[in-house]
Amino acid sequence: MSRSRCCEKGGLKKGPWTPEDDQKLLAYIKEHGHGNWRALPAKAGLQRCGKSCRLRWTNYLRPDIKRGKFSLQEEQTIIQLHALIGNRWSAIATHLPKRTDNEIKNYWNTHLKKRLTKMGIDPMTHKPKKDALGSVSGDSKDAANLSHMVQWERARLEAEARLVRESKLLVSNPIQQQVIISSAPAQNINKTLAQPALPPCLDVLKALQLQGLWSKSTGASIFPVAGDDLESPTFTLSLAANSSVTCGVGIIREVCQMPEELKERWDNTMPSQEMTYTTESAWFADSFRAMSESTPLSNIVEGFTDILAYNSDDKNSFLAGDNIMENGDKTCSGNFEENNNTYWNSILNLVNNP
DNA sequence: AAAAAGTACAACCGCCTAAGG
DNA sequence: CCCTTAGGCGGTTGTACTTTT
Repeated sequence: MSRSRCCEKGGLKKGPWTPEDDQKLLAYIKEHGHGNWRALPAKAGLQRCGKSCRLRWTNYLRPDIKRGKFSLQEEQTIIQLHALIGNRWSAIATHLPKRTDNEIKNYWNTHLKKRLTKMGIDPMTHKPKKDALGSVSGDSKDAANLSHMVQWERARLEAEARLVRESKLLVSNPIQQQVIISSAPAQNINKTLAQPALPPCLDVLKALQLQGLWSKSTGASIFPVAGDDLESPTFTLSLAANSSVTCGVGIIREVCQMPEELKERWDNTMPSQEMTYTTESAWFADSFRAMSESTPLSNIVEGFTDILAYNSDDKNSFLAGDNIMENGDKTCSGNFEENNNTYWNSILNLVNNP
């Protein structure tokens, strides 16, 4: 069964929006909120389908959208998150306030992807093209560790994006709600809207850091229950009263589809103290075990490319650096390991300075 | 100055998922 | 359960604009 296209019914308008159309849509939403998108065009006097209206609003007319050139920081964030989670534009967009997934996607396709390609890096794998089929070190264990990390982080980011979506749905006035999401400090967000508070970003990396894989940071720990077999799988999460840690671990609540009663307990327990959490999720146990193994930073970062030493056309881009070379291949094969560290450090910066 | 090629981005398309009947 | 619908997502296209030849 194929569904008829929404715009094929009743000779609705397609193509670019006119300023008059925009005005009608804006005025209607300002007054009534969008409500049911399908019903909106008729009520607002627009010859458009609901879907077209929704896209126009979310990608262009919303008052909390930032337009114009992407900043250095934004470029950095996009590339780093893309290296971790791929083309999950909506998930990436949750880390770039006031940017839409569509805008980020376009920017990636028209700017960043080309830049990486030009320097000989596969924009999908973030590895040098000549090495895209295998890991740099050839060490399958390290690759597996990395894979686990990426898997975990991907799930976390997706869950986070879902949280944002869900919280948006709960607010009746779309304009008001989007202001809340984009600008209010986490603690000011209505409890029913965002529980737990939205994590800053890359918190699984932060958890690893706390575990001692990356640094000697202290103050919280994340570890299996003594005597417990991770296969069971039961873990204890011991949390310091540290909001960033709380946020990072909080996502587990989402990722593992915690049962209602546990969610309640979780919400009552957070953001401090200790709790035991049981999950049936096998991959979670695998990931957890993999990350619990002591893995040196140099191994973890294997497989990531240096994108900092790239000879960019754009002098303002973070891809522009001092190690300028004419040929992308040369750049990548030069001191790859050292550059990997630089690359990963930039991710750490992102973790530590969200 | 005009045509061709390249670029940027808004908008569309089709698929997927969740929710509700 | 199954079906329908709304809304979200990522991929792709169309077109206006800019740069190059």
